[in-house]
Formats: sequence, C-alpha cells, structure tokens
Amino acid sequence: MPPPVVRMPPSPTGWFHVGNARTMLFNWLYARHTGGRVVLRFEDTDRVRSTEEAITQAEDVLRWLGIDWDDGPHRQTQRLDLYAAAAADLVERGLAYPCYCTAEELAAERERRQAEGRPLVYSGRCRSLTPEERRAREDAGLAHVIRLVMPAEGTTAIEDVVRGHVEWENALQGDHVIFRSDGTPTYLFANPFDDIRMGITHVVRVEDLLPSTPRQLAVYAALDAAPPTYAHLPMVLGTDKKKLSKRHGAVSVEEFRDRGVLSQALVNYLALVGWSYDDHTTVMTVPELIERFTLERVNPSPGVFDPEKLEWLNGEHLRALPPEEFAAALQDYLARTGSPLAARPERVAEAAPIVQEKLRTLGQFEGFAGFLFGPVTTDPDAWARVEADPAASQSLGAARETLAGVDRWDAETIHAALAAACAREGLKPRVLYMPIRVAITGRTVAPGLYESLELLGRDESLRRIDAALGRLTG
RNA sequence: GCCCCCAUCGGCUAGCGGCCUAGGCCCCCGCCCUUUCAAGGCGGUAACACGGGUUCGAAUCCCGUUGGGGGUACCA
Repeated sequence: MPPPVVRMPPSPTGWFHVGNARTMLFNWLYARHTGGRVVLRFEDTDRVRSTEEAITQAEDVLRWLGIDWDDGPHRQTQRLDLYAAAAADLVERGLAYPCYCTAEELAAERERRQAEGRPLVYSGRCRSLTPEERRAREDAGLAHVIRLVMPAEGTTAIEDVVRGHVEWENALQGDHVIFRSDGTPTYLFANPFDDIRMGITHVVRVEDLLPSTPRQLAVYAALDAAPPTYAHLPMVLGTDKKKLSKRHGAVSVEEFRDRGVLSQALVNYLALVGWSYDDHTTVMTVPELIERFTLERVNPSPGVFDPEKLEWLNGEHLRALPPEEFAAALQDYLARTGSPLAARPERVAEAAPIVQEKLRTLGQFEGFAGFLFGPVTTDPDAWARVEADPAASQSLGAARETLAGVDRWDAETIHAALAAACAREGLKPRVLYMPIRVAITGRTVAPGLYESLELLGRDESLRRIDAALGRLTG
C-alpha cells in the first residue's frame, strides 16, 4: 500500500482554537506514524471572512506546535481557474446545472417544506430548465449559482475508521450549491476537488462535517475519482458540552502559549482528547505519540476540553525538562511575553532551579520568584497569617539572629542553622519558617526557603526580616 | 421539522461476552513528607442513562426510549 496522504485544511476565518489544533494534530500524527505526507491547504474561498492575519496566525501556531507539512501551503483562492474549468465541464456533461432561484424563492420553498414536515432540501426546479428557459433568464440578467445533480434514489455509505458504517438516503440530500453566483466554489466542491487533485487518501476531520460527506462523495463520483478513507473525529467541547467558543474562556492556542504552556504539553494533552494509548499512559513525548498513534484507537464520543488537566500535564513536562532546557524555556518565555524580568537573564538562570518543581505554567514564574528581582510586594492574606501568629516575632527575631551569625551563606549551612534555631526556640519548623518566608518572599507559597535565602543574599534577607519585625511591632 | 452522530465516575478515558465486587489520569477530600506548597508519597468519595431482548453469562451484541451534540447556507 502506498503511504497515506492527509491534509490540514484550515479556513482562515478566525482564530485558531484548540479544537482546530487537535484536528491538525491527529492528521499529522497519523501521517508521521505511517510515513505518509501532510498537505497544508488554506480554504479561503469565503472572501468576506478570510483574512491574511488568520493565515499568518495559523502557520505560526502550527510551527510553534511542531506540526510541519510536506506540501503547501496551498490557497484555494489561487486555484480558482481550476475550479471554474471543472465546473464548466460538469455543466457541459449535465452533472451540474445553473440555478436561477432567488433567495426569497428558496426561503419560501423551505418554509413550505418545513410546514409539511418534509426535509429542507432544494426541489431541483432549475434542473429541468430547457435551453430556451435558461437563455431567457440569462437575458433577463438573473444571477445564477451552480448546483450538483444528486442521485434521486439509493443510498450513499461510508465505512468510517472511527464510526464504522454510516449511510444516507440520497433523496434527502438535495442538489447543493457548488459555485456561488460570483463564480467562486463553495466548500462542498473545492474541498473534495482539491482532495482528489492532491491525492489525499485519508480525510481525517471533525464529526460536524460528517453530514456533508454524501454530498462530497457525489463530487467524487461526478469527477470519476475513487473516494478517500474517512475518519471522523469526535468534537472538542466546552464545559457546557457545546461547541468550543470564546465564551469558554481561554481556548486559543496562543492564549496557552502566552500563559507559559509548553507546546509538547499542549500536544500531549490534545492527543488525549478523543484518543488514548492504553488504560494507564498519560504523559508522553511527541516521538512517543508518533510511535503510538493509530486512528483505530480514536474514540467516537465527544470530549470536554479541560484546562486544569492541561496545566497539570504542563507541570509534568516542565519538571521533565533538563535544568538547562527549563532555564532556556523560561528565559525565552519571559522575553516573548515582554516581561521586565527577561532583562536579567543571569538572575532568571539562578532562579530557574528553585522553581522548576513548583510551576505548572511558565507564567507563574513571576509570582514565585519575583521577590528575587526587586522589592517584596507582600500579599495581604499572607501578612494576615503572620499577624495572627503569636510566635511570629519570636520566630523572626530568632531567624534574624541565626542568619546574621551564619558563617557561610549557602542553602546547606542555612538549613542547619535554622534547624538548630527550631530546637533552641522549641518551635516546629513550619511555625518558625512561615513568618520568614512571608518576610522575604511576601507570600506563603514560594520556592524552598533555604534556597530562596541563599539567592536573596544575607544583607537583603536581613533587611526584609527587619522590615517585617518593624511592621509587626510598630 | 428532517437527517446524522454520541451515551462508563464532576472532566479525560480503559473496557472490543466471562480476567469488572469496572482500572488509570485530572479535579476534590483526608493523611504523610519534624519547610510553605500549586511538587512527591499513601489513601478516599465517585460511573456502566433507562427498558426490553440475545446468551449458560452483558458495561461489552441487537432493538426501543430518553438525553446530549452536530448538520440542514451562495460558512467551512
């Protein structure tokens, strides 16, 4: 069997959300797993809604995700001549015909059918126009679309890789529009036409396109081409089980990138919506995904996108990074998002090791390590805990004295000294340390205390403890 | 209205007739790690939508019901 050819056909009409990314990913994983080829094709025939920005954005997002392509990017608007020639040929052969019905006539027809409880399909009225009638309409200056002749009887069926046998009644399809009155092709035509011309063997797309399959198969038949293998993926839903949209909060790939989600983590997460490797494997690298991905293991039921699991998974990927790579990713992230912290790469590099275990996203770095870059900003809730602690000033006093007397300023020595102070004061470490942590980091959730002190330096640490002491007693 | 798809814990899922008194992960809740914690460890709550079949045996197969989703455009 020749290697499969798949395509990624984004329509550049808006932002690229995680659902689109998931579809592209499955196509890509399938091709890379099987040694097949990936074609990138922008379906921009909708001139009104397609934008140049969306095209740039889509390419950018795909590149960031590490999803590459072997052919393209093609653009349907640059292939208009091809479609037009094909249309003329179809009309010539009687497989398609011009339709002069107005929007009002069509609406009235639909209403009538609705009332009669019949399917809302076009009656095919213009199909039987005589050449004279056609000429009369042309002469009257009536605009026309081109419709494809659908079989009046019988059924159309596919053996979908994820759904099995699916069948439609041809009579229920209606002659659909394949060319608009401005001469441009609709999705229903351009998409299968290009799939044929580009040698696409596997159409891997979301299930909302499933109902359009019989109409596309009619294009294959009209063009005398062999149909592809179909795999209809389950939808990616928002928490309300509805199609993903902006209402659902952060759902664009870029938003997650800006929050500090690693592309490999997003890819890993997305692979798990609608697909699984086995009953227990969750964390996987991209090469592992490529090696393990098969369409047969795609699950037919829709899935809800869960940002919390994505963040957890991102934490896993962050921790799995070698320290230097983690530091590099961090610096890169800070620079890209325009963080002022990026101006001090040495400091970032020093801070990286003490936060790597803590972060779920790179975006949390500032909250964890900001205290190392400038004056502390104290969290009110954290300070309230200090004030409520009767042993706070005792702890801070003991810490001040201990730290001032430490002979070597490194985490190990600090650790030993503070442990001794706990014993001396008769305080549990958690009690003694809490006020110190708040004093130097301004928060109760922070990197390890000893490492934090070491990096902050003795002078600044003592200054902050003194300040806290002063604020507590004064 | 008509057509199509889907149906296991709150979420993602494993399960393709007996291995299931249904497993894993996220979330949540406890406990532990004589340092917080969003890290780590241990433990816990929690599901086969319902009704009929088929079968010695059904989460798994069939039919129906209900529920959810999608489509029904000169959007893709």
